[in-house]
Amino acid sequence: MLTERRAQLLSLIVREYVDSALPVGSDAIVRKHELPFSSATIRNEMAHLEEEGYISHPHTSAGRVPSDQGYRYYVEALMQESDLPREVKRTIRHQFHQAGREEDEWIQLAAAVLARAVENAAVVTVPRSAESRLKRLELVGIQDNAALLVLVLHQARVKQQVLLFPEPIEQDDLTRISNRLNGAFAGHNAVEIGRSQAQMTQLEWHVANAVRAIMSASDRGGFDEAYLEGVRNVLQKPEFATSDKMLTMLDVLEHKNLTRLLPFASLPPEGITVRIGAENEEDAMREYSVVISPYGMPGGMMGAMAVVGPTRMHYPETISAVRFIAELMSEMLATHYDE
Amino acid sequence: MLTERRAQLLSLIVREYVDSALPVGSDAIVRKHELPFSSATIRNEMAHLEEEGYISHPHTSAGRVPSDQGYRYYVEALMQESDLPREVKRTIRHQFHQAGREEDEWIQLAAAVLARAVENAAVVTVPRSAESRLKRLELVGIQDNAALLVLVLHQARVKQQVLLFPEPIEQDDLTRISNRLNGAFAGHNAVEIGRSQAQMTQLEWHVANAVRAIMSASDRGGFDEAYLEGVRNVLQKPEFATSDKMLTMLDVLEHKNLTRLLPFASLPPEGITVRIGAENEEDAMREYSVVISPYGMPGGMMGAMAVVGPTRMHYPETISAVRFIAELMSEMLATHYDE
DNA sequence: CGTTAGCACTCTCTGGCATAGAGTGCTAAT
DNA sequence: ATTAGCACTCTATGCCAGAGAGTGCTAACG
Repeated sequence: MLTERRAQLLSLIVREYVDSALPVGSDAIVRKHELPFSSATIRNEMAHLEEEGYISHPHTSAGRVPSDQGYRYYVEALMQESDLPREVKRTIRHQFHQAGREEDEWIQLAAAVLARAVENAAVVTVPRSAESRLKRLELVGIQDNAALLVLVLHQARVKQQVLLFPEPIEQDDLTRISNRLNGAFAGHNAVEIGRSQAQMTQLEWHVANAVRAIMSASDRGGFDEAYLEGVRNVLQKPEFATSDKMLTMLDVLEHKNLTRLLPFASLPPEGITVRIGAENEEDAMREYSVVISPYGMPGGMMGAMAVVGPTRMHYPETISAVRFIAELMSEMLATHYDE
Repeated sequence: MLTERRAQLLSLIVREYVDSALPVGSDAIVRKHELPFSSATIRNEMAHLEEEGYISHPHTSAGRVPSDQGYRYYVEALMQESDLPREVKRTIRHQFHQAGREEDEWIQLAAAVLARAVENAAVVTVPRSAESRLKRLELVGIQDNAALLVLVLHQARVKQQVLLFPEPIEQDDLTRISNRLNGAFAGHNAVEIGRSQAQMTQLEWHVANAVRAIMSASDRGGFDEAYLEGVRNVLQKPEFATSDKMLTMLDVLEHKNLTRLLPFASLPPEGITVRIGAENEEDAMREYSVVISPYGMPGGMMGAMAVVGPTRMHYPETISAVRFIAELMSEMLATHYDE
């Protein structure tokens, strides 16, 4: 536990450093906040804070910089979560109402809005339901021996795939097959479809198999698809003045890595999770902080959104922005895909 | 017209500079290629080339750098398009055959493969047919007063949208509507659908209108969706050693700008187009070169792919890579979506 | 006449060096 | 417990000199 004064000091250091990106010195902080102590006293306190691991020294004669532990303490005990200004909330809501009907569009919008609000990179995954159930399937011939298989799953997910047949096939036959399979499979999940494949013609079996494959791939997928926005915000920050650092960051934010690097899988089912610097399990993320929240309806469609940036991050503002937009997306999902 | 010797010299300068990114000096080039002239002679020739605008000086005592005009001459008259090595072609083909069935997957793969092959950024747009025609539509109820509208268009495009109704509606009604509309609209394009909306119930009209809107949006869209890969390749190049240059590049490659900045719209219907530096109409692209090719079947599904990088680019290799992958994609489209 | 050797000149890059500025840690006094 | 004072440390900046690469010009050569 920190004494009251040290806690206050730590809070000042964090806020100052987050704003300026410059190591903060004892003298500067005393002057700036007109503290009722001399810089020497502050130096003593800083020495203590450093000993206990909350701040550190880039080099002997530089000011102090918060450590991961310092940020952690700040986030947990010192900061107060600032609600987003009414104005901002209104603007954001407005943008969502203007957005089109397509789900992908919202998601990308959410990422863009979030990135802009927190001036960092934002990732929003496409929401998934825990388990997909078939609502309806459709077979449309597109070539002699090929048809387009369209699956409508619960919660308005649509999947499509081109299906090849060993021999030419008529649209009538396709319709017959889809009718039969609709009857047999409607409302079923992948496992059930896998089980009930007895008593079928070879063609039906072929289609059923494809259906099952698509559905279980979709279930297995987890958070594979995601939208990323605001890379530029991150790369503009002073910590990336050297271009090799930039490249490292770019690697981290490469689309492919993202969903792997972020701890989406091990997320608690609700609430905001903050991972600061080395708290991240992935090596590549050890210098960054992540603020994550799931969104959607527990048991229904669930996605996750995250803000990624340097550990030097405006935690209170970031947390409230993530919270607000996650709630907003949950609402939108609920009103559109309720069932 | 350049004399033979000056042309040869220009070719050497271009190739040397493309490889090294360093201004090339008279002495260096004589030694490296054991030219049967002295460096002084080469200096004279260089002075001429510069006077005529093919090369330029960063500053008085530096070597020469090709100008846009120099690259242009090189591309048109000097270089020989090197076919891709058999090995490479085989590897690429192989990757495509291993890819999944989903069109988006190929496209992203094409971008990734191209980016890797030319060590620059690559953009591949999602192919569109000039005009979409409705093949089949489907209405699936998902809520009391909402249904999912799924359109299957010619050439295996699937579009979906959630449709709200002013009042609760039964699946039976939905089916009836879709049957009637399928009968009326199958094979028609957006304009035709817009014309034949007489004699309909209000609900049918509501759905028909949505269908028309989706289809004409899709027709208007042009090359809106695109996959971008290999940004990192570009940013790694020595011309981006300073981080502000990097940021500029990032801006250029932002998803949203891309399809606007690249001259996809004004592309000839086939063949490779090369835009070098200031030949690009967009200001932001004046320091970059673009190698573009359409792909697909004229009259049918068409897309475009482009390589974007600094003007200092391996033009022959880039051009053949673009050509090869465009052909490959055309083949793949043809075999899968022929009709 | 084309080619070339020679040379003065220009510009960049690098390393060394001194200085200013910010900050620390320690000590002794209040 | 707090503070003034001070020596010390480290970085950043500007300046300068020298090395290196390259140019442009001139005069000479076959």
